[in-house]
Amino acid sequence: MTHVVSAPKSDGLHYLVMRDDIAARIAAGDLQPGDRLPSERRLQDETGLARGTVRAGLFQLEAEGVIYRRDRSGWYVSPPPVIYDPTRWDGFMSYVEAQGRRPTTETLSAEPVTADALLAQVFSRPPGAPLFMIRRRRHVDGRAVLVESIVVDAALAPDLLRFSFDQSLTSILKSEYGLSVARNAVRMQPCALTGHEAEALRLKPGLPGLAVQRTSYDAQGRVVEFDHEHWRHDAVRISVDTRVR
Amino acid sequence: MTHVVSAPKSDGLHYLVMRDDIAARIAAGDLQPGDRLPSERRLQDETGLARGTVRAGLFQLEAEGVIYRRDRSGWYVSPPPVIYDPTRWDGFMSYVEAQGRRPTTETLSAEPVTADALLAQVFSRPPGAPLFMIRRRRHVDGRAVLVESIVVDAALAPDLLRFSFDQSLTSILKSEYGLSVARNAVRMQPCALTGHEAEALRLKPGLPGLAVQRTSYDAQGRVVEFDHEHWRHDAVRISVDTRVR
DNA sequence: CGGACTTATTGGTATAGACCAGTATCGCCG
DNA sequence: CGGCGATACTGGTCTATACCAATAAGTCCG
Repeated sequence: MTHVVSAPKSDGLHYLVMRDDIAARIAAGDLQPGDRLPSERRLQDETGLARGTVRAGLFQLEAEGVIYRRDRSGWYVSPPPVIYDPTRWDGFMSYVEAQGRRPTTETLSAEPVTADALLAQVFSRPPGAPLFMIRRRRHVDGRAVLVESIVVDAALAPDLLRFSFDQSLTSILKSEYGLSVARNAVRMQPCALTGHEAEALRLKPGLPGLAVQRTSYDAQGRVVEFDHEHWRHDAVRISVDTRVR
Repeated sequence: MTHVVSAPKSDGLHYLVMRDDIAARIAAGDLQPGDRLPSERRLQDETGLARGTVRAGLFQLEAEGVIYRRDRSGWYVSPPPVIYDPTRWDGFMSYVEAQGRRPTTETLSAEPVTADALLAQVFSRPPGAPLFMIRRRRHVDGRAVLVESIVVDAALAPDLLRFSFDQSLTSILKSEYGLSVARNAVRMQPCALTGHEAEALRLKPGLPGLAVQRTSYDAQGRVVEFDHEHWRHDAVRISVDTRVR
């Protein structure tokens, strides 16, 4: 985000001083992306603060996306975010690679479902119409960054489940079924990651995230994919470039 | 976001049970948007939990955008978010009104500045070129939801500062200078609101937000506006609808 | 050397108490 | 009735401590 310097800002509040201290160490390069921070108890000793105060400072940095935690393992310096243009969908794998990062995909489930009221409306089908739902987890450099669930119309892509979804779904739809995307409707909302999503990303529930809902249409206006993505907030930066209509 | 039900999810963790309890009261309509929650100490008595645990639950709901706080006044149920399409820029005032909400704008400052390296690049001008910077705070139904700082090329809009910016800047640029927007480049990133922004929104530093950077071009490709917006995360939902290129 | 078990370490949750600094309210006074 | 000041209340910060659960490291054994 062409980022501007954040002012030093030590109000005298202990947890903010602590925050600034760690942030400075990271900015100075003493701590590199992926490095582990000293343990909370060590920071406690170093600073003379109570552990709760130390944690308050760490939570600040976490909210800012500067550090993240691995449950009961430690706090780590965040790697830079991936840049993502949801309107310019050429596939997770290719754009992550284009940024010099290592993408991987895991299929969590792939199964036939029937349209509920919402899905029926999205796909312009009667309730109960056959659909496929695919849930995947995607990683960058080995860190889980998003979970998604994609719904595809079974009528447009019969027998879809015989494929492996660890590769690009978009290219399967294109090469095997002649479906290509002409228009996307995207909705995004900062959210908290809870329940399934937090679990799948191995995050503490309640951590901030970004919810992205994408509906992809082909040239005939048919819905090709209906996709819900939940990103960890520190892993992604959205970039959209469009003409005004 | 066509929202799905969130599972009840009481793990037995006290602060999550507490979270679910309040969430249920809100979902049931016992607590309406804008209502004040019982005080932390009252919740403490009601639930028998320690105050820290009560607060942990409240922080969860805050991260989810369900409630928000007014410093030392109390916790309140969040009003629904505003839907915002940054590529479809017809002005804050009009689209907020179109959603049946009451928008207001406050000008925090409006002054001439000179281009630093970044701005020089954005505007394709030499460093030191004259620009105008306008900082505004915008409200929905009386609640401050975003601060923005807009930079405009002084060469394209001479004497801009004689206008009042409590109304639409877009329409000033159009009617007074014949500048209209043909293309937007938008970048968005979940962020933490700190320093100036948190202060301007009267928020505790570190609360989640959404940073939006918009560069608007006219038909000749000249930069009309360069805009940084910082939204409180619970106040906005992004919606983008575009053709694939 | 490889695998299984034990142990130390780490973050996660929870309690109880204290004091501070703004906010809101109420009652007094002019 | 209107303005002002005292006061109760509210969230904000901070300390200290305790125990739990998952991870990571170290050790022992086959």
